Amino acid sequence: MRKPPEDFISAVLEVVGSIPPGRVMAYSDVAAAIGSRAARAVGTVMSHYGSDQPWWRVVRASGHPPLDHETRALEYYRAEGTPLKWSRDGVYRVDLAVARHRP
DNA sequence: GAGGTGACCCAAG
DNA sequence: TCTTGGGCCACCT
Repeated sequence: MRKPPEDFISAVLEVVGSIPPGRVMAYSDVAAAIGSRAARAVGTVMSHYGSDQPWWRVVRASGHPPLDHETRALEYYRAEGTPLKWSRDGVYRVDLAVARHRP
């Protein structure tokens, strides 16, 4: 049998590219999709190789977007019609209850 | 081969 | 609802 994932990095990019527009997945979900629990490794790898993938479709389990990129991700969410939940302080969060993509 | 780092997760106060 | 502490896994030096 051929090895399922070519590389951890390729597997992550594969899952991220599999997320349809208007939907999002948590780092933990991406790690679980490739048979691993390394949610942190997903974020670390994405920070270096996610530049070629829709990284904004990957958020934390709390619904917060990646740090230092929440403003950039907001533009994509509004363009794709991703459901968001706004707080009183102007802080927004992705509505995982609706936007969470399940494999 | 071993240690440190990180776009994280979960539980408790 | 928000904050703090500890733990897990993969990559880099």
